[in-house]
Amino acid sequence: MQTTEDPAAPAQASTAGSRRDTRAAIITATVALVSDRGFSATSVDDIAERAGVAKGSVYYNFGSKAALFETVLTEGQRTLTAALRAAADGRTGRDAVGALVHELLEQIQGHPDFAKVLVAEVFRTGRDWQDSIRQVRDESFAVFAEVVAASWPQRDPSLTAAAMFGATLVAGLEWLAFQPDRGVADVRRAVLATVLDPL
Amino acid sequence: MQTTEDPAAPAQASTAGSRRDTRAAIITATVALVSDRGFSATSVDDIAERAGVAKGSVYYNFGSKAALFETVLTEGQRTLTAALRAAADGRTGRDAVGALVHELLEQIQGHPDFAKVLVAEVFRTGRDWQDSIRQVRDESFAVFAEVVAASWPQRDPSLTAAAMFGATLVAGLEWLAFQPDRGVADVRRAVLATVLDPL
DNA sequence: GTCTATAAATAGATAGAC
DNA sequence: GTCTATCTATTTATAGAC
Repeated sequence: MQTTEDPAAPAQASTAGSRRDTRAAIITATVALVSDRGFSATSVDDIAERAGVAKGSVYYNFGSKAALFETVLTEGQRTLTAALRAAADGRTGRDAVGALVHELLEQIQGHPDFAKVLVAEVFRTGRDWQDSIRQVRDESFAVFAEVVAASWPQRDPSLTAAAMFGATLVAGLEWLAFQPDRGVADVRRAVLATVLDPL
Repeated sequence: MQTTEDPAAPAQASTAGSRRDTRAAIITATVALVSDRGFSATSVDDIAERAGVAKGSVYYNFGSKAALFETVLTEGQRTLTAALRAAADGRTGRDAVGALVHELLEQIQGHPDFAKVLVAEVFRTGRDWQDSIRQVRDESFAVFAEVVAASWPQRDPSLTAAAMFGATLVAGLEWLAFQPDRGVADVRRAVLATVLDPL
């Protein structure tokens, strides 16, 4: 795990060309390709080409294909967990759930590729980066579970958290992948109605 | 697409050895391996070995690796959709939703590997079998959506269906993958409370 | 209809120039 | 620190024996 010494970072892919945003370009390209085709179906050649760098640079910066993917998961997890924690901070009950669903949808909209990777990998157990993906899952679910435990002690925290997270994630991806013309508000309304209001 | 002429079919994997359950053994082995490692990370050699047949038999029976996976998806979809339709049949409102969640959890419990494959592939767009997986999604969501449309016309059918399906699927897989000692009843209670009861 | 052996292509990874 | 060229292993797929 190297340190990132340059805080500039344009971060977009395609022709990183000249500088140290090489790492960022590679990560962006990896998420984009893996979200669409899966990790094993994505070659390091593909990643290098999409990132606008040579294959050797991928190995110089990340060591191996598996290590690269672990970095992708770890960085994505950091962003996601921080956003969820910030959204829930200081809130309880319906207010907290509403904020969490809202923020998770924002994250899905802002990082749709990572969301796809997450849903594709989260329940697999036979892969090298199993521990990394499990950490993403644990920490994300935990934010929901803590809110549930604090506000509705009679409910099962972890299973309820999984249900809420799953409802938001699947509805959010359904929206992005198949109904992209809809607004976020439609999705938020549908999820919150499902999770918060009685039928 | 060949016809299956033998209705006997022990259907279990490992040492199909002697007869025409070769196809069934291959499919079972494929779902098991792919659910754990993903499609591209699973080689035809692995599949043949797990199924107890030679690699040549895989190609003789299915033509290609991609065609084999399409068959897996199509067969799984047929089972899942039929079960959901049967569960919802003649019911409406909360009763129908309860029956659908219950049946979906039963299917996840009965075919956990297919459930994992489904969640891993359902939002990918860059794969050969895109159309097959889209059909699974469409038909499964449709059962939920029809119930919603018929009973709660003010709600968005497709997004609400996605939320309900996602809540059940993710909670169900959370259960099987990480809390297998719990009973189905716990999961059903948690999902139904989340989806049907107000917070 | 299933097997073994092999062909042809592609993958991850490394060496060394710049 | 990034590039090009190459090595080696693995993979999908096929041919032909049984």
